[in-house]
Amino acid sequence: MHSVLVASRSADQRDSSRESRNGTPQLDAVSLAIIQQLQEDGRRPYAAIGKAVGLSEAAVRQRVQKLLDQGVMQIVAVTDPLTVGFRRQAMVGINAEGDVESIADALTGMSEVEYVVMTAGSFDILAEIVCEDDDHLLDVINKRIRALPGVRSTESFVYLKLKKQTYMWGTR
Amino acid sequence: MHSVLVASRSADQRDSSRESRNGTPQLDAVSLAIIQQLQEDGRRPYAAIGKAVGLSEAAVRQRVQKLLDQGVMQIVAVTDPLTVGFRRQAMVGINAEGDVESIADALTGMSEVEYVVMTAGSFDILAEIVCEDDDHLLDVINKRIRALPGVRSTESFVYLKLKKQTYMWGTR
DNA sequence: GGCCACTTCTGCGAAATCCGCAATCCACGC
DNA sequence: GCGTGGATTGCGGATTTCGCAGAAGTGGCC
Repeated sequence: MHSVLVASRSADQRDSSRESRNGTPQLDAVSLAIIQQLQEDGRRPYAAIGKAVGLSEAAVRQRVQKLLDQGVMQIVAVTDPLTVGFRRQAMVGINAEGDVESIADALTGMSEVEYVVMTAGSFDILAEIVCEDDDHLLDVINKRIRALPGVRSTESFVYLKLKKQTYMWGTR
Repeated sequence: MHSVLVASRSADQRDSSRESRNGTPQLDAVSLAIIQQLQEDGRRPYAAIGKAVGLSEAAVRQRVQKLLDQGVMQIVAVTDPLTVGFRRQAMVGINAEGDVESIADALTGMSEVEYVVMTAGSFDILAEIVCEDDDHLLDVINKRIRALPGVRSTESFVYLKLKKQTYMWGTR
């Protein structure tokens, strides 16, 4: 774990965040390095991160807080739901007509829905569902998702086994 | 944030983990409560967690360490890859013949593959791919995934917009 | 250039947290 | 009853977090 960034910090590296046209903050190399550190260990002390990225402890703390406030990242515990008591999971592909985004928003509001993404291809939306049991899953898919206005059809893929789950973007 | 668990801790709650038949550790109510706390904030101090679940700081620390060692959970920073410089993501549905699990294992080994799950339904495997650009994505899907022995066909769903991403199982 | 407003970074002391360890408690089997 | 093993507690000392004031860099403006 050596210091990755020792270059003379100047100009473009100094603005840690700046709004770009689509509203998502622009991240500089140092912030990316900080995120990378926290992707390896979400509890790594600020001083250790600072040593790795070439910043003081206080500066790292300030940047991390900002990244959290901006919603760029979140530091959380992640698990395999199957080991935590949720026995049924499924990915649901949805075909929609009309205002697809409002359907996606409706899905976002459901607590059983973990993940919603709008896609190109033979589905318009993919949504991941986490449920306690089969009845619960059936209920969510048939009664609640299919009932949404604009949903034309759905196709479900029940999870049999989770093989990989990583959060190491940039750590390649 | 009140103390959720003040019941007289005894018998079944005391064994924080025990192997069940499928190899996944069995979690008791206290460990679930700890995980839940860390799903809200991965950096929450052990003492605060202890107060919430009714355990001493040292006990929480020991349990968390064990959960991490066992691989039941990981505490990490998660981001929306699009804001971190990965412009193309896709979910790939795979139809396979023969040893499906070995295909899943091969996918697991690819750094661009974030998520692999074996499913029931019209796909045998779903895999999430995170790439820098279109060329990279095309390369992974056509050259590497389709080249795996046993892969009969694939269908890709390119991500247009990530709408939701949560890690709040049990926090309902 | 000079000045001001704004943001980011640094240094540092106080408070809180983390860490390791020995002692204690409890369920269980003999 | 007694020993064994796992889980929990209590408690110092080392480390980390926190808040803040001052310094440094940036960009706009005259």
